[in-house]
Amino acid sequence: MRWSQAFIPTLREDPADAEAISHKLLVRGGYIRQLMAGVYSMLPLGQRVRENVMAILREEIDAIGGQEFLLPQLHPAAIWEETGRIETMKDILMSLEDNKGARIVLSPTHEEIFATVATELTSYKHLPQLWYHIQTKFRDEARPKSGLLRVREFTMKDSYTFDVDFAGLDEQFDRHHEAYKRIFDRLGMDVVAVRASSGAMGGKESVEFMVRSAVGEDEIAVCASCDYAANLETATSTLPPIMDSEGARELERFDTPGVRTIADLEFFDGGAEAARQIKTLVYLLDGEVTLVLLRGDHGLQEQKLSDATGSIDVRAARPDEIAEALGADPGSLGAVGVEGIRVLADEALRGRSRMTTGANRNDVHVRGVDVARDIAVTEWLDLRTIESGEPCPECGGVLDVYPSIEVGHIFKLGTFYAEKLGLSVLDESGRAVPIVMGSYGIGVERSIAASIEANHDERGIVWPIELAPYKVVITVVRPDDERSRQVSTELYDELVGGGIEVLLDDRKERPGVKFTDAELIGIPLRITIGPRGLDGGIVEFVERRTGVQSDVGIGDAVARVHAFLEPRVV
RNA sequence: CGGGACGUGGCGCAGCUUGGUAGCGCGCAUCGUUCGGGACGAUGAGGCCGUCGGUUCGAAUCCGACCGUCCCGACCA
Repeated sequence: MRWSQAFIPTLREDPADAEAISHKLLVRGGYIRQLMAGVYSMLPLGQRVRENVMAILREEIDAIGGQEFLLPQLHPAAIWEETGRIETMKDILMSLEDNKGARIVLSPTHEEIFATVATELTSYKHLPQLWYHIQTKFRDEARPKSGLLRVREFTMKDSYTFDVDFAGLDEQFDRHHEAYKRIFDRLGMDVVAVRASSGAMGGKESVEFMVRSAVGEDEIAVCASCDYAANLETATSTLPPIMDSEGARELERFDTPGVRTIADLEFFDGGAEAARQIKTLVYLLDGEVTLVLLRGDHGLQEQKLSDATGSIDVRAARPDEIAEALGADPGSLGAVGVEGIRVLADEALRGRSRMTTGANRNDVHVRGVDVARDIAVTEWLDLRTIESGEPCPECGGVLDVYPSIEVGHIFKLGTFYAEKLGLSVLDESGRAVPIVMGSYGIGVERSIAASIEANHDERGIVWPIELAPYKVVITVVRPDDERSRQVSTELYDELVGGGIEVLLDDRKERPGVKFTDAELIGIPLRITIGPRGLDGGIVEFVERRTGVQSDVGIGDAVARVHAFLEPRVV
């Protein structure tokens, strides 16, 4: 491609509404333009990168036996009603009505549709299967953000596996896990695979692939000593036991005028340190008022609460609902003596005594609380959010907690969809058994953005070679110089003839502009051709990633380009 | 959904407080001088000031409603 003919609208200044680096660089580099909140046009450069990502995805999924499909984006609402997800995913579902008045769902994901096709799998002999497609997804995110990192319309590679039993699922799951590691390596990202919550997918076990990034929206806990890694939504730790050797043994109410928070009570005369308080939260779980008890210095992990109770609609109670349930305001709440209300207690409170908590009367607290003796706990659960520095649950090492971008997620779905949609095969003995499913997703545009977050410098994008929209840019310093034009055109033709994607910068611009643009858009190898070098019979190579420059004889240039690209690209 | 900010040529912004019909930088076009790291000069094109309504002799500017975008939070495979 000749740059003079290409549509590569680079910008000198950062777009006003971009915050994330990948967002700024994608817009400035002429890769994308925004159409509306969370919806972007892919410009020619962006589309080339997108195709490169998809090619990698195809290669790696084909390599583990995947068969590519293309399922529709328009889904009849009825199928979503059958699995109940029209309800459980309603917050992000986009839908429309056709001219007959029938409700159509715009594909947010494709479990339902692949499962529908899979009803034609009728014998164990048909299994296992690994099906996938790369298709548009629509999700009405309440708050799209950070350019391509969180959008409402995007491309996803989603695969689905179908097996006779869970052992088969485990194998396909592991195979995907390995394929995903290769994929993200090729996409230029260091990923950590973490245990995660399956959320609304209806599965039992899932693994997320996370890339560390300050703009990431998920937090993960990673052990420094072993391979334990988990999303904060499921992460646990082993806390050192606390000896409750001080304070009152028996229940004792005391006035605490003005005390509203855990911190207030810590500094109140006769109060207690946070770790020796019981924090009482009031939640509505699918409408049912529920008390959630935590150690005073611990925070609730709402996803754990949702997962552990199987509740879909989880929210903190409003002040008026709290007052109605407990007769007091936040700041003086407690579970001692409470009856008729479900009480969920975090494991960290097990066996604790001589604790302090609210008395369900404003400005009054109670101490000497023995949890087992004084509180009617309905259920003990792991509900707290762990923190950086806590001991690893598996080896006792130190856990590090940091933000990350979720670039892939794989799920063991089990038989949820088989049961909802009637998927079964006959086994060897002629008995109908439900098909065991797995699903595996990678967001294409998010991967592009995440790769940039991990591969850039102050001058612009530094593409991994495989992702680069062009592998080489030939910068013609003086396009008006006949010799330069001739040498650059010959080199361009030879490289293109050898199957290499080359951008020939023949624009009538000053060299500085061309260098800056080439670095901004992140082309891995720049070949500078100008009178100065040609006098000595050489052209100049500059590697984008390292900045290393070298003079190359004109006759050696083609071979040197191939050598540079060889490790990854033909 | 709650809180905050913003909406003015393609991009980035000023003007609004104190109403009088729009300006700067970049980019764009033409010409000239330049040309190995975002050149300089000259000339020029380009704007329903988000939309609708109100106040006023007169609204980018004041008032109201709506729409849109971003940020924080809630939410989210």
